[in-house]
Amino acid sequence: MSLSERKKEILRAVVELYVKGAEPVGSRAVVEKLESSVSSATIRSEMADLESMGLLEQPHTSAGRIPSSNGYRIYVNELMQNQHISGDDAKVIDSELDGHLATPTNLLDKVGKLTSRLTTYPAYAMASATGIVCIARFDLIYVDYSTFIIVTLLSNDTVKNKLVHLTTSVEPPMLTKLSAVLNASFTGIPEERITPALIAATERAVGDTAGIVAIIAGFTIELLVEAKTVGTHISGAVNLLSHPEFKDVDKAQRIIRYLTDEKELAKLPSPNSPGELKITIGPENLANELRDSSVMAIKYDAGNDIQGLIGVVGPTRMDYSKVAAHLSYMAQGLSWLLGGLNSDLLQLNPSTKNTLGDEHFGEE
Amino acid sequence: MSLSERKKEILRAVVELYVKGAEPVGSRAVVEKLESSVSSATIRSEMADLESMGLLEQPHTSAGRIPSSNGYRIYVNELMQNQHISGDDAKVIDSELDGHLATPTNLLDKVGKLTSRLTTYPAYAMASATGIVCIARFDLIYVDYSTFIIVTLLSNDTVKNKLVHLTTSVEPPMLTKLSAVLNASFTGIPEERITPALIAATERAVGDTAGIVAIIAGFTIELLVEAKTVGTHISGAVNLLSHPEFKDVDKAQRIIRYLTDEKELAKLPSPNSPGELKITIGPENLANELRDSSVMAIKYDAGNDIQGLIGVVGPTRMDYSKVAAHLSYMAQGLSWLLGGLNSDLLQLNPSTKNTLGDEHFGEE
DNA sequence: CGTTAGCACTCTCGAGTGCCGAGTGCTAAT
DNA sequence: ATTAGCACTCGGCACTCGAGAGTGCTAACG
Repeated sequence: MSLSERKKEILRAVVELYVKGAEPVGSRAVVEKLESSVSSATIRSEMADLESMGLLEQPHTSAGRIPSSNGYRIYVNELMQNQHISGDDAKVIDSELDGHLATPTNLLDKVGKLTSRLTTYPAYAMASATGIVCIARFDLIYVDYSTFIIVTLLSNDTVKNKLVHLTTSVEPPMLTKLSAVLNASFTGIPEERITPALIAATERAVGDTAGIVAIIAGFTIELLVEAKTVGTHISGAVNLLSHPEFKDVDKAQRIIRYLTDEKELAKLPSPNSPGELKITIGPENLANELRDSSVMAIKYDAGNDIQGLIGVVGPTRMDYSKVAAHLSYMAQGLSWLLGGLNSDLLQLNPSTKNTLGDEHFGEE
Repeated sequence: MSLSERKKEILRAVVELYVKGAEPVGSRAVVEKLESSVSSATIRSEMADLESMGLLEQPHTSAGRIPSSNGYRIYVNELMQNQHISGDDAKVIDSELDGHLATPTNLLDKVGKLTSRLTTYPAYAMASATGIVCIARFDLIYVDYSTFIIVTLLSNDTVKNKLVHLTTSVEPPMLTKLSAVLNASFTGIPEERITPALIAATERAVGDTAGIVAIIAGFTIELLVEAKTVGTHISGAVNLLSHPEFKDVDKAQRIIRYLTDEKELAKLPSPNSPGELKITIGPENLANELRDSSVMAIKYDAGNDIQGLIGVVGPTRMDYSKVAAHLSYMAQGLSWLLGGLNSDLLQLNPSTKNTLGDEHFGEE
């Protein structure tokens, strides 16, 4: 069932006019747009064909046509032409991303806000660890007789710490001994292997009766679990309200509520590999709430075994081409910034690599 | 211009009926509500008086009355009776707050979400440091020839760290020396006193030519500035949409955009002292966007020289009494949890006080 | 004098109606 | 295959009208 060239042109015209104007597109409008020499009657019969093929639909008998979700699908797969983002937008993105490299969490947030602002649709940004994270190194810092600090270096080059107040007292030699043992037995292993048995054995080895090892182990497990965790964040949900399909407050509310629920957000479509752009149109979405919305998402490599994701949610009448351009540009910029460039970064900014323990991907 | 008892009762009735029903209140409805033996005609003339006093208004000639902002003000100041929150809500709050003590950032977030959910209005939560924060202690941990970790304990009992990669190399003895000097000269002083002169002097004292001191100083300043920073967060903005005064999408959008802007949010009314509940009604708000909305906010003591704030934004037809009850309960719970109880906490949870370096008030 | 019943009046809201225009599908001619 | 012409459909808009809610005023009453 391949489409004639002319039908393709017409479908493209309908999609683009509808995306732009949010109103059913009539045959006249198509004629004008195509600047073709055929008359509106011809277009009408072509459009009737397209409708019977399930690519267009009529809201009511005497209205123009709008694309069906299949129509959008064809458009996205075959007809959409690569658009480049405007120079202005590129400048905005470059400068926003370039500013401070900031911290991963802030970056995630910033990327979401920026995408949302530029596309005028809500955007979500996530990051997730690939591969396993383990502890690379422990240090215990004695503060006073009942207080010490745990400092851990993770295998993905972030540092985490915790201040511990004890009800019992602890001496520096004990901490030294403890840290030696921890470095020997808790490092380099995944979270699942920090078992009660291991904890008990370690307690015996250092003669800990105050439960200090248990505290440290608990903290360690928490860290490692957290490091694997997926962080999700939505920005600019309010943007939905400016699109006519959401002029009905209840409808808007339902979908915004849906998008604000982190659990649901995590289930949104996600591309398989970095660089891939995934587009999910209307009923292709698993979630009922998104039955007449579309989702576009792209993955990027954020370095340190972390993959980032930026996505956009909008009505099916979304400007797929523009959003695709934005997402690609953004993902490319981020990969460049975070992924390939880790080592070079150190040269640009000769002394520090920002792995401030207090920010990390995976935090809400 | 004191009101007769009966006028007060009528004003109260009008406010409460209007809050409940969102429709102008007629004299009949007031009669029913008051179960008073006077007739609707009497109420009518009383209401006419109240209108001429500027406490009620009529949307149009033949409608009932709605409270004016002055009317709400009188209601809030004099007529509102202390309401207790429902047992169910109390249970929800208790259990949510009790769960894990979690981390300050998460707690802030959770408090906002919870308040928003229970009140059905958008809520904002902030925290700000009172008093000055300084560094209490430095530790430098040697990792390898070009890498070390800075660990700092702040005067407010939080720990921060940073992993530093150098392009030059560094030896453990140098780090030891450095940390001794830092502990001598950089601790106990506010951020303003970490001057270029101090940095230069320290560099000379330890013979640092690689700019290590400068890195550490930069990090320290960043930390201290950040520790003073006010963090703000809004939750449940979407809740606005369920109230009839925001059935107009544009209006809703304007105010949500306003509330989503952190700079604006920081300017929202704030009570002066912990425990105080501040109510700002309609035109009392400085911001134009809030001219027909009301804001209620309460402060609480979050311990460690930190003050927290929870606030709620809604239409002027807000359920002041219910929200007041919720905010008070919440603030009380939080003060109890974070403020007064710091030391007792250690007994409940005998060994740890959660000051995970990677979470802190003041982060967005 | 405060209160009240009665009444005329005002104004909103929703239902009902008719018209306009955009757009279609069909047919017959090219 | 394309096109002009035409009858037809249907949503949207303006308009009207009546119902209903609520008011203010007045005159009567205790």
